[in-house]
Amino acid sequence: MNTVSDRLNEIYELLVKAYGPQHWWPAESPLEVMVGAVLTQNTNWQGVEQAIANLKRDNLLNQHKLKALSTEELSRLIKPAGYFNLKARRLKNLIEMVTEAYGGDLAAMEQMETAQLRQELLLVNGVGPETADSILLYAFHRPIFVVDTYTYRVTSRHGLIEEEANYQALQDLFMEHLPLDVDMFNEYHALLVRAGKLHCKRKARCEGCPLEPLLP
DNA sequence: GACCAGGCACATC
DNA sequence: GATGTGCATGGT
Repeated sequence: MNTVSDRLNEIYELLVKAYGPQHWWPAESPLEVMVGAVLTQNTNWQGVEQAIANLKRDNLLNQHKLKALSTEELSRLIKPAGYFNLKARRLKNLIEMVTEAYGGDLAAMEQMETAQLRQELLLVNGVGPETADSILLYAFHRPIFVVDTYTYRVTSRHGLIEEEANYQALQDLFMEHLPLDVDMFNEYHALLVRAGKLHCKRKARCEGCPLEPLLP
């Protein structure tokens, strides 16, 4: 057990054994994934659930309804997710792209090549690499590894990356040393979030983490 | 009451 | 290019 691939696989196996399947993304449609991806930026998922519940309750969780909705009204509905003024604008920007470029047709979006779709998502103001990649993996089922703060904490504490590694370097670590498998990437990212939430807080030590035996 | 949360854009140096 | 800051609610 010493190649990077071996270590990444070992981490994955330990997390699966400890936590089992995570059933991500918790959403009923690609659009719901997109909305959730924006809403969850630097925010606890519980607030996002509330915000999405509000949209569903008013039957607004589709691209045409959201496009017609005013930014003010949208921000009122997503309030529990925090940063509501900012996120209302970001959601409008994303919906704008979906309706402008694809006439609101998500099936048409699904036809796009992954690299091109990623570029297009990144051009939306408010969609950065993690949000774009979450959409690619969880809404469009592309074999893209999603990097987040927990990915960074776990891999750096385990000596797999430099302290100053950027998003691309982290993504490459996983995508160059693991098979490009949608289902595995789905679980792996979700498991890292789970382990991170429980054991890898900014100041917390690693006691009780299933990965503790692997620490350098 | 402090700390934290499944980022991102923008200002300033 | 690097570093700092605003955005905000809600749970622990």
